[in-house]
Amino acid sequence: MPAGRTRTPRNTLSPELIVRTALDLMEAQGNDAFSLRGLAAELGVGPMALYTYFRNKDDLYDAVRDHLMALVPGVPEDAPWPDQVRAVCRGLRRLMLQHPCLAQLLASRPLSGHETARVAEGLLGVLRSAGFDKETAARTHTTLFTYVLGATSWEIQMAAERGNPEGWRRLRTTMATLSPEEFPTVVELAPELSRTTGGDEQFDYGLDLLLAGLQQQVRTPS
Amino acid sequence: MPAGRTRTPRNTLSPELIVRTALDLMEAQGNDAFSLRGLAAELGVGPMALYTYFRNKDDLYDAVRDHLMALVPGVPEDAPWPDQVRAVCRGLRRLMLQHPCLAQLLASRPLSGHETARVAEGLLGVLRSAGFDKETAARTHTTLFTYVLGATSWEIQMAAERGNPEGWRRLRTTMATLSPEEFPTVVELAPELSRTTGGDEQFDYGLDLLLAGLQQQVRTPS
DNA sequence: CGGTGTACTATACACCGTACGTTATAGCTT
DNA sequence: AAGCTATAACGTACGGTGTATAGTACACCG
Repeated sequence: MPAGRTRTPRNTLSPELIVRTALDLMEAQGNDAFSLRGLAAELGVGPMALYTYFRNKDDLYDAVRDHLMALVPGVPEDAPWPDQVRAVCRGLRRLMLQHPCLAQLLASRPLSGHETARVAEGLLGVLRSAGFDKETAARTHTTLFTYVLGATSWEIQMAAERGNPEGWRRLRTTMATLSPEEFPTVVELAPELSRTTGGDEQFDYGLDLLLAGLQQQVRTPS
Repeated sequence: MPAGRTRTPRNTLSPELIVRTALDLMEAQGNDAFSLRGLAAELGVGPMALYTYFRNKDDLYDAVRDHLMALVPGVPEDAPWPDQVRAVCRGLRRLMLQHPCLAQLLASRPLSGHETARVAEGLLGVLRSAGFDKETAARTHTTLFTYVLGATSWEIQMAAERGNPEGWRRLRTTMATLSPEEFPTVVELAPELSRTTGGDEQFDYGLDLLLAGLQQQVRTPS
């Protein structure tokens, strides 16, 4: 090798660059296929270089999650509180659909980080302003969050399965092998069940049920 | 080696034995630590022996899931439909709490299997008997399922984090570093938020919201 | 100009799931 | 009773994973 040091220059890496590249990879090839080695290769760097910026893989996951949570839109002002709640929930769901890895990142790790707190602050503020007491606001927040997480994660899961031909075939055969005598209702409702697995309409249906229950609770305080 | 062939006899393995042992291991050491190699070792057998009975790890996961779903209690008869719905949802949640691996098995894989269909049949039957049309019954079923899955998975996740000292410390410090100026509501409601992360009360709160919405929908059909 | 901190590399370990080819035995056929 | 075949279980190997540990070369500062 000649005298010219063709080594990669020094500060090629930064937390931001790593997080952005990691996000790109997760979206391009799926969350399961993501690996630190692949990320390092994409960055033209050895796998261990990442450990300068993140303590381990989970630490990186947390950073990616917070990076995404920054994209959740803020609460619209000057709207009735049910519409504000709807907006936040839909915003989070929309983001999860745009970045499917976010669903897994939210579901598999405890919440932390600045942007995640920002979203919670928005929703909690709406509920408190609407007149809910502390306890009810907290309960409602948890309920809404887990609903959005569960419904949207499930939707993404099912959509992925539909894309994968192996999974699609298995789903079909599973349905076909159900005996109409033993499971009459499931067989009868098969088309509806397959139709209602996901979509804005399905999401809003459940969300509206929750909001209807909430509004009724406001009208008749204990 | 003397003439006595001390090889392990032939049919030492069976699908049932494998599934039961797998379940034991998952519960003993956590779902993430579970591996086919560990399972094979526990059974006193080479890793590849399992592939005689299951096509791959996911196939085994499906079998374990269905094995667990068999334990979901049936629908109580002679009760108002909201109570029946409550019973099914609580039964599923209870089982997920008793067997934390079930949460991950349900969330990470599409539904299939005989026992899983049985549970769906029960809930759908209740809804149809209550007078919901096909579409609404299907929508409601999906909503209830995703709520139970989301709420309970989250609860389990959080409980696990509380057990792990590293996670607990991180949660504490995350909360402590939130500036009261930027996130006043989150900081103010910290005790309530921590208290409402899980528990029967929290679960029932959300479930009752959904049921209240449903009953209101019955009273005022579109 | 020499020392020091740090960004990055190299090597290695202990795992993982599973593809492939081999062996030995249980049970049927003759 | 002998032989054949199907298959349960084995052994080996491959390509991957996260990360602990130790080493290296550059940028900066005295």
